[in-house]
Amino acid sequence: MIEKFKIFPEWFARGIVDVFPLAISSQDADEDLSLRFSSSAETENPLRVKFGIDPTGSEIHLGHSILFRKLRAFQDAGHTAVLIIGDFTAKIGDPTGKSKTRVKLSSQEVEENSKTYLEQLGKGKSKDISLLDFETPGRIEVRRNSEWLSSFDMEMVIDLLSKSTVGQMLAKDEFSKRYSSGTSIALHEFLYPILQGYDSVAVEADIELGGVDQKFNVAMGRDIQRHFGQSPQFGVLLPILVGLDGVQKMSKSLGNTVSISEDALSMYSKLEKISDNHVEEYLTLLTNCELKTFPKNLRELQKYMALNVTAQFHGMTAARIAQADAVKIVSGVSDDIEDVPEVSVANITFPVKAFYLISAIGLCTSSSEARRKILGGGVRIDGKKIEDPNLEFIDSKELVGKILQLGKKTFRRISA
RNA sequence: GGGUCGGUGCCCGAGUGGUUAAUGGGGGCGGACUGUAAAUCCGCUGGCUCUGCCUACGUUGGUUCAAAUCCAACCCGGCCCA
Repeated sequence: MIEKFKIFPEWFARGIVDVFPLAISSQDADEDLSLRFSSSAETENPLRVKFGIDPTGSEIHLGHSILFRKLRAFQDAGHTAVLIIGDFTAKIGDPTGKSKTRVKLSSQEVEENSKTYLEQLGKGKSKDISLLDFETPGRIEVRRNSEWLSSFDMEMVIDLLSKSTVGQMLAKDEFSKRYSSGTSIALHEFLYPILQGYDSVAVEADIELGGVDQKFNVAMGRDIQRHFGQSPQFGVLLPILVGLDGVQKMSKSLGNTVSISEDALSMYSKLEKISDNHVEEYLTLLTNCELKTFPKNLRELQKYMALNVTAQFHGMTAARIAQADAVKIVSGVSDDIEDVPEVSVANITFPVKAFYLISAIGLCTSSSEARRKILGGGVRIDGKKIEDPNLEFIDSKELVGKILQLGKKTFRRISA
């Protein structure tokens, strides 16, 4: 644990990068988070911990889960998670980390995304198997920022805008990069941090959680809260998880993610390939495993991490099966893997050529791609390589029960 | 609004009238190797039930036997000026 955070309990301090302001032994509860913690305990008023998500995508991946796990830790410690669905701000698009103006989403897309997010987070499920606790009364509050943002009038907007300066905005890294590199910045993008900041006022946040890249936006919340006479929130920043490539951040658009709704086997097999120097980071951020008991051997550590992360979303039993299956795959024994996703050939007209089958089943995005994969030697049926894309299967009986393999890690058991 | 430069495949970026899905790089995917990976090496990288046929170089029209390449208008962006 980082030295300066050791005044805080372990559940809080684990994995965090920054707390601000961090004024140790101040007399002022607005500057000293530990004071606010203790006054919350005395008065039995839980702290309100804000975390905002923009429903711009549909999948929650492990990178997001870091934040949700921390939010859950707050819930388990008795505080209130205030989950803000940025249904309004999603239509602007957070410029953070973006090298270009984000495409605006339609209300309908936003609505659908919000729904899938909440499902993935565990709405309606037992808290034992979900990321957030939706069960215990008082532990969660789900808000949409259209509640307050959609009724803003121009006067209000101008008032808010007058509190920040162009200099401030241009000091923000993404903006300054885009500005100096000559990429366009649309004016409405400046509004984003301000509106996110106002969210803190609307929900009276005590703490806002965010990735380190959110520092600017979280700090903006403090300014605006002060402007509205509220005690400014504390910022708690968590690291950005590096993606499967081991270099860039985990992000859907970079295709280096592990989604939390993925099946156990693919989750495990992706995780056990994380590069050596990121394994410990994954363990710290994605599990609650006791840090002292980590295996010494690097390969063992990797497996241990993959197992424990997988177990969180699928349970330990399923995770162990996935681990066993992963070993079989690597050693080429693919015919008795237990939890291979099934795929039906019911809608396919026989006879069928191999390349068409593979694309129709959804393993490839196009039939041309399927042809290439076969010609490249990347397709096997029950471990036997298919050489000819035009190989014909006369009847589905030839295939049912067999395992279709694409590349090293994608498997499908064919069902009728 | 004026001037000027520019818009090429997932991304960057060549190409400036003529067999060709369009050089090169990155990324991605597949193969070999390995403790998984990384590194390295090899291959692939528009679509189509494909020995052939479609669609592609901001958009729409035009010139031409022939256009990503020439012309016009429009759209979008950078810079300079207002």
